[in-house]
Amino acid sequence: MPELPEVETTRRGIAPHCEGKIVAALTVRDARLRWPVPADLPQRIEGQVLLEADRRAKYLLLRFTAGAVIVHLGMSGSLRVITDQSAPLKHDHIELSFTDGTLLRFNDPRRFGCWLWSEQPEQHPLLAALGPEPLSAEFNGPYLWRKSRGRQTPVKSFLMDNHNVVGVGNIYANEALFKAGIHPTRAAGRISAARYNQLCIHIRETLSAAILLGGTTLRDFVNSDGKPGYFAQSLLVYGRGGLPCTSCTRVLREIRMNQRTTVYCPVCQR
DNA sequence: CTACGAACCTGCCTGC
DNA sequence: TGCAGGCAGGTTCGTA
Repeated sequence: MPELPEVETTRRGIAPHCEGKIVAALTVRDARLRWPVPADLPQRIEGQVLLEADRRAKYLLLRFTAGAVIVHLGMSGSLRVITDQSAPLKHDHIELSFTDGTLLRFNDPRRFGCWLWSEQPEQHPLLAALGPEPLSAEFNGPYLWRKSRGRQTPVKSFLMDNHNVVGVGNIYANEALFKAGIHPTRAAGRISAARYNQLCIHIRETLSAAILLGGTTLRDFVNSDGKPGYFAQSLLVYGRGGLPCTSCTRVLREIRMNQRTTVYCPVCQR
């Protein structure tokens, strides 16, 4: 479920429900996530004001005076605002309640997500080495071009490497490369500055459009199981291997790169 | 330093 | 209907 647009959608969904509120309790039903949930996490935040629900890359940062809870949704995680008194479902591993009765539930079947504590989250090993945000001014064509010089690695792998730019997951790497007309296996170091300018624009546009779509279904999303029905229609290549290219009608090709499904048009992408 | 595969998990879909 | 196999939106880690 979570690529950057959905993490941002989640952040926007929960922020108005929890910012400025006092944590009543953090209940950990299953601490076996990507890394064990620290046993002292509840005592660190109970009674404290959640100042801000922030985001860095695909990490949600629940900021408190003394530090922040670093939350990652992994492959299958979701964070929902619970408005009724429903009982926890299967895989509802963590529950964050506030003194006004607001309830956040973290559900993660595959348990690839994490809940960690850091007094200085920006310096945390998971965040310290991350590349720029794709929607920031720092991320631009010249940056990508410079960063990729001498790199033999396929451009798709290069884009999905968090050291270079964060938040470009498998779906959006496929989509942006198609829109930019760049073949996913092309060596990152052998792409011109002009084409990186185009690629950068398409990465931004694709992510921004998806965030906007997420926004339109915000209320549903927070209460949903995270199924991205609203993405499907705007996807040009992802999930369309074997179907005709929307631009030239040639059959889209599907290959595997780094164990991830990669779809491209053999005519439009070079 | 780079590059690639394995690993962490459960659920769901396909095909026999 | 059952079961094995493959695949899934992420990321780290070990090995070459």
